[in-house]
Amino acid sequence: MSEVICTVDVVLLTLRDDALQVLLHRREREPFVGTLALPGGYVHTDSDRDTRDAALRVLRDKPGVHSPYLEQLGTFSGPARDPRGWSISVVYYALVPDTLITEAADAVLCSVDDLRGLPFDHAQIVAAACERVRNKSSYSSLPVHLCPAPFTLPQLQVVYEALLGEPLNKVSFRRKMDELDVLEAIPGAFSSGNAHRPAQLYQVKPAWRHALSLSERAI
Amino acid sequence: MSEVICTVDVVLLTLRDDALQVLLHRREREPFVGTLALPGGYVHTDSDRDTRDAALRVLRDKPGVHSPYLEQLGTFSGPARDPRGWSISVVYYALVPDTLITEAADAVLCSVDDLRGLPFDHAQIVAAACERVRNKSSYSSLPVHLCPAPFTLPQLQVVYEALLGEPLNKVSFRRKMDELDVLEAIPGAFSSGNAHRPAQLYQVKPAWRHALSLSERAI
DNA sequence: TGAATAGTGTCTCTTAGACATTATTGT
DNA sequence: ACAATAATGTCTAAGAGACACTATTCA
Repeated sequence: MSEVICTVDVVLLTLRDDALQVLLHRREREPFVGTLALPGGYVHTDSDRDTRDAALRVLRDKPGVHSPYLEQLGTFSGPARDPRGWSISVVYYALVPDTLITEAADAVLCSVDDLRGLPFDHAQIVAAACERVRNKSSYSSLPVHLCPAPFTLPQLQVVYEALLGEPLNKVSFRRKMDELDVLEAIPGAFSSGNAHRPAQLYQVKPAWRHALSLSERAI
Repeated sequence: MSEVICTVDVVLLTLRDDALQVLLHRREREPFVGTLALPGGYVHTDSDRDTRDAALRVLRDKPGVHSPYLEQLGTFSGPARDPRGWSISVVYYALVPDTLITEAADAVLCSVDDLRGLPFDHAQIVAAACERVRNKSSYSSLPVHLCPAPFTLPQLQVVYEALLGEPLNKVSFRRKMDELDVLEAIPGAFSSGNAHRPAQLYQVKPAWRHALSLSERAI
């Protein structure tokens, strides 16, 4: 029984131009040097407290995304997915507002519907992440992490609609947000500058800032 | 950066005496020789096609549970969870009808609410598995995998109620099962032997036998 | 004042739960 | 016939969506 290659990869998702986009990083090492791929790397047993910590480390050098919403997606494994040998990748996905992302030569955003030539099984991983996010969006407050704070309810609704790919009922949407109870109105703060009624500005309640559900804390 | 210990563990759950129970295996090796723990072991890079395959191999020698419902729960990691060193455990959970489980000296069922002295972080892992199962039970057909086929709808409802810990409305339950569309009545087959009206027997539709959702296939 | 969008009240339709009724067995 | 449980019909209450109306801003 030979050694297992242990890596962590991060699917950093954001919403830009009403489309879900993923951050790709130009690889600096073999294999696939110079190719765009998911940011990731080996687990560092000397410094990482766990794989989640490793995922945060992978994101650390990305400007602005110090403490994003981060959740474990799953683990991908097998003998063929990495040319170096039998490998395991523990994959996390992160959600950040697109205002925090600054693209660079070695870090670009790509629409998740237009990914070609991704190495390893990264295309499959991105697809799984999108499915998870879209699925969760239909019944949770997950999409709030894609909205730069502070935001208005109409702005947030646009985000939900972009993710779910369908228009939502305004009254139902607001009722749902109200009962999810994760947002708080910022007293006296309103959007302005438009030729119409200003909208109340909201932010995620502190307790939910980088919230993880209880079940996810365990992992 | 030293090596990562790569293992797979399986939380095999069943329902006995109206309580969720987990299969524990008496360890034959260090560390924790002789202690009851989750069945598991090293990933075999020479024979396992992936970690899911490894989980099936771990279950293979358990009588009767050749092809259970099996889903990835998540990956647990860190320097302290295993005394041998920095380790990763990819955990799967399996659901089987209790009629398939034969206990032995080295394989016993324990109620998930009465687990003491589990080694590693196995108590935490079992708790996460239970939470996942109970959570999914409220909106999916997951619990059908705990019912020995063929079964009646009243029997299945008892299973749901045991998992969810609350009585369910009969009419709503049957409506829900009907729209989930995973069961098929076995023509002419009815429960019998009781001094009351026999109940229609059902089985899981072939397409859903060991069903995984699309998102889970990918992992 | 009018255009544009925010926010809310209310009606209807769908769905979930409560209850009642009928059906079928063994004793 | 009676007890026991299966299965279904129907009424009611709760929730979601559709629509309309009011509110507030800037041009």
